[in-house]
Order: sequence, then structure tokens, then C-alpha cells
Amino acid sequence: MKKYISIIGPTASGKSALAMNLARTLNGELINCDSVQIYKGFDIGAAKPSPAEIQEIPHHLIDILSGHEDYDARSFARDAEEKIADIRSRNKTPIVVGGTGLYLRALWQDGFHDLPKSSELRETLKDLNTDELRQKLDQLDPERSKEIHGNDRFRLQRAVEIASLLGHSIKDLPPPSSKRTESFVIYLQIDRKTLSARIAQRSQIMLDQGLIDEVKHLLTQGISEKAKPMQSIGYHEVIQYINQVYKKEDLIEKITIATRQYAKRQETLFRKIPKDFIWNQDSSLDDLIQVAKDHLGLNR
RNA sequence: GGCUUCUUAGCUCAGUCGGUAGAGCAGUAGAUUGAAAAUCUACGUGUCCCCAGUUCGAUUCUGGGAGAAGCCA
Repeated sequence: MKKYISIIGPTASGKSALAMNLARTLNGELINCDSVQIYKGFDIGAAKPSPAEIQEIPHHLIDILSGHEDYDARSFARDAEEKIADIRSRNKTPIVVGGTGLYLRALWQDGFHDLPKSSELRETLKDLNTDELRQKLDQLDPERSKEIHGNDRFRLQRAVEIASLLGHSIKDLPPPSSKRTESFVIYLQIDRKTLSARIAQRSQIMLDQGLIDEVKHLLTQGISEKAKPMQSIGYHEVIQYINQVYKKEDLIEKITIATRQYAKRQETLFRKIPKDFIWNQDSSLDDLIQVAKDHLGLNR
């Protein structure tokens, strides 16, 4: 018997709308699994649900952090598990919605490690070039080092950080096991062309709704350009525009392209995840609800 | 109307002292020990604007044509 529903799919595929429909009929509550919607004030660019939607159906793990705070997959898994248990205890249906694959993996695995981190160490590692990082990692965790490409300084740096703090190879930790089977997984499938058009349209809407002002407001509030959510799609491009890296008329194109590329990466990641229900244009909501009820044991 | 410059991959352009061509971006596929809306990897045949001439051979040289931009009228 499944404990909760997960709705996954590329960005702009319509996850939120489907989630709302399911929540209405299944007495559900939504748990956000999107690494940007977690943040307060990042509304337009993160395509957050509207206040009306949030009022109608409870949404969890939205607006729980301010822009300069750190979050990670392990924290998400812990928070989401707590919410799932809480929602179930009230005899409602938890529905996890979002496109952040790493967070989903964390939630779906038992023994997903709470790896150490240190912002101080991170600062010092930032000054090293990739060769120096590689040398360090070869010393600290040669096995892990083999897995990371020389140009992937993001992973090299984090791997050095982990190995240093851990004091041993990350490979010595017990491997996590899957508990994905606890979730009824719905995948939103949408053809590339349609998605591409939707993304372009949504980018325009974001700008029309005042994405630039939202970014300026966040900056005024003291959120750094370098803050994590400011690196995300839409925000990063607006910052570039503000810094005159490119022109206003190019902004829509930049955001659209970055979003499409992200959607493509999501599809690659989700391709290998087993799904319980593929939702596409021909799907019927009644069918989905029936299948979901069966899996969740909601028929009586 | 005259002069000048340009016309090469979906886009912006490089290049070939004559032997049919390559970068960036876009696109496609992939990775993901977890900072992930991040980060990284692989993949490059296209009437080299058209027609004719010279040549063993022209995208490259010559002539003509078409289109674009700038300057002068």
C-alpha cells in the first residue's frame, strides 16, 4: 500500500494544476519539492502557486527559508517525511509535487546520508583551481575522485569538502536503499514542442508579472546576488540584465532557453525512474483517481 | 542612381595563398554520493547566394546577376 502520491515531470508541464485537481478529489495536501519555491520572496520566477490556491489547499514546504539560508536534499527528505506523517495522521492524502530530482531521490532512499558541510572550508576551497582540487581529492578519497570529471569543479569541490570533514572515503558509508515503493509516482509526459511553447509563454508571463521588480526588491532586502536561489533560472538572467551583461530585449530569450535546457535535464533524470502512472494529454482524471485510490487503499 | 563592404551550419561569424570547411551559441543524447532551477560530458555535410568563365579541379580567382548594410547624390 502506498503512503503518498508524488507528481513529477519537467518544469512547466502542469504539475501544480494536476496536483490541485488530485488534492480536491482525494482530500489531499501538497508538499513542495522544488528547490526554489522553498524560499520566501522568490515567487514569480519560481512559478509559485497563487495565494488563492494556497488558501484552498494547504501547501507545505513553501516559503520556509529566506534567500540567504542554505538547504539541502537531506533536510528536504527529513522535512517532507515529517509532513507526510503529519498529513496522514489527519487522514488526508499527502501529495509531493515538484521537479527537483535530487530531493526526490533523498526522500525515496533509506539511509540517505546527512553529509557534513562547512561554509568556512568551502570558502578556502573556492580559491583552488581544478587541478589542486583534484590532487586533494586523490589524496583524501581516490575512489570518489575517479568518478568526477576534471572540469566538474562544483563536484570536485564538494567531494573534497565531504572527504575532509568525514575523515574517510564517502565510499565507506553504507549504501542507501530504495523506499520509492512507498510513493505512488505520477509522471507528467509532454512532447518537447508543446513544452517548449509553454515555457516561452511562461517566461513572458513572468516578466509581465514583474520578475525584474521582484529581483530588485530582493536585492534591496539584502539578499545577495550570490545567494543560492539567485543562481536559479530567471533570477540569474535578471541579475545579468541588471548588471548590463545583456539587454532587456534579450532577457525573455535567455530565460526561455535556460528553462528549456533545464526541462531537458529533468527529462533525462526522470527517464530512469520507475513510474506508476504516466499522465499525458490523452489521460483521464477519473482513471488516474481510480488507480491512485487503489494504490493508496482509499476505496471502501 | 553612384561608390564601398558583405552574402559560409537553425543564429552570430571564422577560414580555405584554388584540392568541397570550423568555432561560439542553439539543438540532441548522457552523467548526477546529493550546494541540484546548480555542475559537468559527448555529438559538427552545410546547394560555402545564383549563373557563366579560367582551371585537371572553384566556396576560394575573374565577369555578370540577386539580396543586405553603410556612405555620397
